[in-house]
Amino acid sequence: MREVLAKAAFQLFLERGFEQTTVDDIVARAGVGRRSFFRYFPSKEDAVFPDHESCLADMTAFLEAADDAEPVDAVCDAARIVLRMYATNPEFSVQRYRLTQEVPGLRTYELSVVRRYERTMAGYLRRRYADAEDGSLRAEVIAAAVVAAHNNALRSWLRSGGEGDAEAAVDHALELVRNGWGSAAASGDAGADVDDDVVVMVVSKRAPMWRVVQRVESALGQD
Amino acid sequence: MREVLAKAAFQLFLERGFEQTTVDDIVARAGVGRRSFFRYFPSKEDAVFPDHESCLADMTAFLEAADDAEPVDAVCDAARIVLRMYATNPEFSVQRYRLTQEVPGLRTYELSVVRRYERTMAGYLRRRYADAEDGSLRAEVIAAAVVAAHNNALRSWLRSGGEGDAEAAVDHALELVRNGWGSAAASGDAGADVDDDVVVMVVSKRAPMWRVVQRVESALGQD
DNA sequence: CGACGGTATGGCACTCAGTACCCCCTGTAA
DNA sequence: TTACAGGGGGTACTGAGTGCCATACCGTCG
Repeated sequence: MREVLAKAAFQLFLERGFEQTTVDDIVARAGVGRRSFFRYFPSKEDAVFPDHESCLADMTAFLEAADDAEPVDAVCDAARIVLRMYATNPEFSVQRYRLTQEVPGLRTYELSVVRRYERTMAGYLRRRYADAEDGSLRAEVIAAAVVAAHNNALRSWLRSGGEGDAEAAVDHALELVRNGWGSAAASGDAGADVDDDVVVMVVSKRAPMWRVVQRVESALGQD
Repeated sequence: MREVLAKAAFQLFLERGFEQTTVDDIVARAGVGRRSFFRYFPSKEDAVFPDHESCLADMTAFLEAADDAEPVDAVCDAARIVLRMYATNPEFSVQRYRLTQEVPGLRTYELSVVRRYERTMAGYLRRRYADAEDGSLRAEVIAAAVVAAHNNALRSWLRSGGEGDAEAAVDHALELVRNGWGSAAASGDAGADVDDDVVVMVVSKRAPMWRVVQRVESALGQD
């Protein structure tokens, strides 16, 4: 029933536009009562994003089970969950993207949806950084950066009409974020000698940036 | 007139709550016609944020004149413009914050407002990073991080009831962002020797983190 | 002085999203 | 058959937002 309504609604939105379609039009095409529409979708906008509710639940469950992973890695993987949801139905995602772009009301609604993902990630990071200095701040900034990177890659994939490798684009974008804040355990790619006031580092050019930063941070004793 | 309406609206929102106040209530108290309200505010929500329009204009003007500053510094200063707007009327800002927190509709509206600031910053950074690799991605990620840091500091200041130094809190939050992506010219605090595959660095412990990162980045030839 | 055009405001009527309330239909148990 | 419960339908209402027109004010020109 939810599905029937969502399908009817989306068809009409594509045919006449979102604002030109009334809820009465939707229920007429779906062959159900007007009251039933609002039983399944709290608002007209919700019919455009019928799958985000369950995706958010997936992400929440994923993060709850990720208490031993490296925090930034975990939220990056969480972002990939969202990406995969989009990538599962490329045509639908692309059409919805175009629709969302040209309807201001849908753009702001999408914002609130994205915000819930971001808050979920930030909440997870806040728990993981509970003991760290500026934990809450770091959590929110990292969550925002991860979401921004994900959205940048996702949008350019959607703009291209669903061509190309969305996963690779998101991986690349997330890598840039990790270069700023990654804090995985450093491996042998970079080493540091600590003196009183001066640090001497030997770094392989092949070292991932985030590992270098990690080493520099711990060597300098900065946060 | 805008001011009269905004004041009447805000009083009523505090007295009865946002949703319990109709536009008719507002215009009745303001002593004007209902139609006039919508001439000055496109929606009821806009009456809660009467000053963001001009603040956004200020930020836009500021960034247009900042074509020679360091990009990340420029957007951080742009964020401070918003902070100062809040800090100008602490009591009003705090009351509005509490109101916004308990009304979901206002929270999503605020999101769209914040988003416009973020887009303005991202647009500026995109221009400045036009030649850089992944310029658009970097622009959006940095803008998101700056906004998140700013909001984190702003919100904790608002939660405290407007006590304490908001400017200092924001400065501290923005510093954390710069530690991730700052790219100011490196000074003599850190030096690097470049070999074929290995980099040897000598770093003062007093060096600001972002300068070290800058040196590491350029030494490793990573973007 | 009066006619005139532009601008700001008020009033009225309308559409439509969203809600409260009640009804009906259907399936199940006694 | 009645009793009951629950998903769905219908109706009427509130209130935001819009379009259209009337009105009042104000400076200018004849």
